[in-house]
Amino acid sequence: MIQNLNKHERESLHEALAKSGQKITPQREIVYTVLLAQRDHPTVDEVYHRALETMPGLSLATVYNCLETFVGCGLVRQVNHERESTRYCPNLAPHAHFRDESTGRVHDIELPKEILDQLTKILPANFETETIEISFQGRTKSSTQN
Amino acid sequence: MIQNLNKHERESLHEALAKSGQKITPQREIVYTVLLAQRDHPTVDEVYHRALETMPGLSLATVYNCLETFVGCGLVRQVNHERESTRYCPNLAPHAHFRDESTGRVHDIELPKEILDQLTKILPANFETETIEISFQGRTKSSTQN
DNA sequence: ATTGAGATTTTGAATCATTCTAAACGGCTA
DNA sequence: TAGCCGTTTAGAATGATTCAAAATCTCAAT
Repeated sequence: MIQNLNKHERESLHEALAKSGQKITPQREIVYTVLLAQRDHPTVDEVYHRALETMPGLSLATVYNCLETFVGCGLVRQVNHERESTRYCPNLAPHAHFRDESTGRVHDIELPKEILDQLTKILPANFETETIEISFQGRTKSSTQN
Repeated sequence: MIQNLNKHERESLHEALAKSGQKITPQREIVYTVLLAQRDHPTVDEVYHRALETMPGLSLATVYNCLETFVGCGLVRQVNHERESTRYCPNLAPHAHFRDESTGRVHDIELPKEILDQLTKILPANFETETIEISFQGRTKSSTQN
């Protein structure tokens, strides 16, 4: 039920790992595949259970390890909301997150470059940014349940 | 070492509590006082230890309760960064947070209203925002260690 | 193909912030 | 003075995440 990585996806994975001097393992491929297969910002536990179907015996700690590795080499972003479990997102384009309080779901919101630029401008001169996180919290009015 | 609340501060506290039908207690006054006394985004534990000096015997659970109450009635904002302990901030003006990775300190960054406006505009029509959180992560280059 | 060094995975225990529970307390109204 | 209800307290419980140690795997060099 989970497709394999396509050539391009496999390449990004291998490149990213290689670039930061890490090895390719079946576990890492599967965890990455799970992330790409369903871009719904899963928690570690969700990734774990999805991956188990392909690789029974995979351990939770490994999923933690893999995801940490991916974040470390820039393949994946962490999404934190309040004190909830950390979620993971393979969308590398600059974007914000909107958390729907009624469903708990997280949606990606495209982020125009100009806004990002403006944001970095409000910082005092000696502040050097590495990451910017923008998260909305609210509800979606019925209509299309995106 | 910790000043009492001034008239205006005490009023905001009493008003906010009254408005949401909650009682004024010595614990709440002290916790609020601690927050105002040193606006360095303390964790619950930091608030707890500071408050202990004024009220020995205060319990940690109470500090959790008080802070939750304040957040609930809009007196105080939570500041979350990654998976670290939640921090608390009595600055009610719209602002972003900058977390200095080398010191762990969190700085308030004034947020121009126009940027906030622009941000709400990038949301799909049926998304209703309640809160927006913007957090920067990076380092401050020496000079004045603000 | 084989080997060895070093990275990775695994299991289960440990950590730590936060939440929960139940009992004691406090203040206000009848 | 009694009772009600919100608050505080201490300590236990929870739950996500991290850690430790041993087993296993990957990859470059042979």
